[in-house]
Amino acid sequence: MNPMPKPPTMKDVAAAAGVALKTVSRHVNGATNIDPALASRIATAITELGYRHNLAAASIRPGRSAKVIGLVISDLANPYWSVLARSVERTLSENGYLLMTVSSEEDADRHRLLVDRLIAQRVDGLIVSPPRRDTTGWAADAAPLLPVVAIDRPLAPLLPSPTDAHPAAAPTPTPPAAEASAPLLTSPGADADAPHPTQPGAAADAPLVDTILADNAGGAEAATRELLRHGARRILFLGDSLELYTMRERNAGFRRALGLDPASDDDRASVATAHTAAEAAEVVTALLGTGRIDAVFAANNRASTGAVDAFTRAGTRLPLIGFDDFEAATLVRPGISVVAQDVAQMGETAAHAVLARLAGETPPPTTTTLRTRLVLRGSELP
Amino acid sequence: MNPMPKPPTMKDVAAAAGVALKTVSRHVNGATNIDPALASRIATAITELGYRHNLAAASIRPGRSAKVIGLVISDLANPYWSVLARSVERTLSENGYLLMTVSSEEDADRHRLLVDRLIAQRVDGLIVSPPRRDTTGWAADAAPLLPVVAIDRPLAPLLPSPTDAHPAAAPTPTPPAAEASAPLLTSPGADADAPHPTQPGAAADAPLVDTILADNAGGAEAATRELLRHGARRILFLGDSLELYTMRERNAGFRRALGLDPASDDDRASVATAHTAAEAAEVVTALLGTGRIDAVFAANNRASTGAVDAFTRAGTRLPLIGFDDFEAATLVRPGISVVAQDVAQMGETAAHAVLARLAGETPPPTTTTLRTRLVLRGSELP
DNA sequence: TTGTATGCGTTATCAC
DNA sequence: GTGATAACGCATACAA
Repeated sequence: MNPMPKPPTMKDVAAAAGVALKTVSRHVNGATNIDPALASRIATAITELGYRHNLAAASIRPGRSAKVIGLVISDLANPYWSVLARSVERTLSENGYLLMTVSSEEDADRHRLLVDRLIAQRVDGLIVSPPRRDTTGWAADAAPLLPVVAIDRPLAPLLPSPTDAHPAAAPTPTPPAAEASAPLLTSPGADADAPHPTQPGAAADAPLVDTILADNAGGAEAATRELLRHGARRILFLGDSLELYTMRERNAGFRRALGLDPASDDDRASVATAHTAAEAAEVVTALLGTGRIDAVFAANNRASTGAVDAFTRAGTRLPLIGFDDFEAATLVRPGISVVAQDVAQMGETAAHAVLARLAGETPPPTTTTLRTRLVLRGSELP
Repeated sequence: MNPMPKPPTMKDVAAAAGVALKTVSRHVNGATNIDPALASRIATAITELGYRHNLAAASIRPGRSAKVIGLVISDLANPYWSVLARSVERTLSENGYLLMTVSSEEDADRHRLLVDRLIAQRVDGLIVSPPRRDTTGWAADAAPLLPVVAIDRPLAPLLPSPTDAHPAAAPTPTPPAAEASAPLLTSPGADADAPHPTQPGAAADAPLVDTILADNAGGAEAATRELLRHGARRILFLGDSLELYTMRERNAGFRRALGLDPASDDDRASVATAHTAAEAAEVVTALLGTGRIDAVFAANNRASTGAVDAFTRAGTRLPLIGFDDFEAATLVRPGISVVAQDVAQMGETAAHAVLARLAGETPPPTTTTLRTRLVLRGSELP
């Protein structure tokens, strides 16, 4: 009693049905022109043998593919990414594609490894959130091979200038099949709407990838203006590391609303960095009652929950608006006002972008910026 | 200027390096005994041509596989499932496997379709949460083909034939996979279209699958006892449809704590069904102040947030304990007490179970029941 | 240590 | 409409 015997092949089915291999192939692929008598004999043989079509084998034929897309995000456990992944999955599923999701943990090397693995697996396309310190050149290597779509962040975000002086670039040669010296593709259409600062040492031309972003700066600016409108004067910007593109953008919008020179260091803008909700809560707790701040702009949902937590513990509160909606936002009083982004639409748009490329469309790469929505629930008030 | 030229193969590399195919194959697969001179020539050819190992093609060889596992859950957007999926992904990733996650939306037919698709894709193993009305016999078909692990719920027991109706169920200990004979669960339902013929030879016994569950009944019982201990007498059981295994189990634990006959209809136990948080909030709002209930056991996190929402709106509250921890639980006062289950451990255990089977271990199928933890934060008090 | 020949399961070509 | 046969990209006996 072998627990897992070798599965039957088309050949077995053909033999059992007394037809040729090709006829079975036709039947399996839903060809119309088959003698009904043979068709039913084949069908019988298939069920009797328990035959299963082998898509992996079929996919190695030229022109065929496994109809699988790879999705690289930073952490599937984060609700932001899981909702996005679900949206991608839904859209792809409607079009007959499966999705392979991997979490890069914001680690550039791991990110590179995962991208290479997905390419080795011969996925048809790649939807990728570029990692924090993106120096591996994965995009330049991948883009010539298959459709690549960047989500949430553009490729090659600008690193903080001071640290750029001596980038301890350890060019780890990823084994084996790696290090493909990217043929510098002369990009036909440069995206005008987003002036990407080129990295020192990196290729001057960005790889051909569609990009789907949210209007981080605009959303942050609107939120900050709303706080100002209600009398706030010393707003705390509470967010994650400014190494993250989204954080830089939100901070830029924040400073724009304050009328600050993006490059200056005006003390009207306090900035605090917190990676976890607990850290965010600590920061807020320490500042509460000192009079040094009179409002909080929480630049992601961990910062928001941290701030709310600090307020709840202290039994007092400050005007607050967060970036990204979150479940708890409606459960406290006053409700937490947020800059909401349409995560599901980002996923859907990204999926459609890959599908369009797979369908053969080859327009110049586009950058889509999705609008954000200011949802006021009361927490913006003094 | 072909945007996506045909990728180079091993043959191309071999030709470019002036060696045989086999040698390239060894190099790519990390073989040790290769002439350093040839190895470097191969490496050069690989980078020069931009060669990528094709795992899809390699996987069709006997004994080889793509090292991909399929995960079937109901909805990746639900934090419960996404945390679970992340945990599975992490464990698999550490062992060189990729994960394909699909959402069945609790639809049995869609579930069947997805399982079939994953099998066609030749995944190495399957981790599956059986859908609500599981009548397609997917498990019996899949289990002989590849390792299958059930998570969160056991496989649907063979549908009880009418003669099986012995309502005098002795108070047997719950686990494993036992005693799911919910009072309200009537006939197999409308779709008699697939009475699934038992395989010739294979009897009607359950397929060989490992199963990972949480102690739903035990957790619910502990929570209910805690509410009783603080004086509650008319506790509302607020949850999703009792068609769901977890709901039946939690309800069983709830009734056990109340000392109720599982089959009776004692009015000390009010049961309300709500699928969304909004519905749950409605139910609670309608009951608040009527005196008909004096505490709430929320049987999932949507019910919990709905109840909290209703409390917040009404400006009053009742003792409450929920099943499943949730983000907002610590942000309100009093903090929401919950029965917490270790979702990450469930994912890790499931992943290890498939990996063990793939490694050749063939013990009899086991059912693992993970302990739950009662986390008290204050909301259980009057 | 390296090369040759063959097969994996499927699909495409092109005669019949 | 159907069927032999040749790929597809890779890995493995087996021989050299």
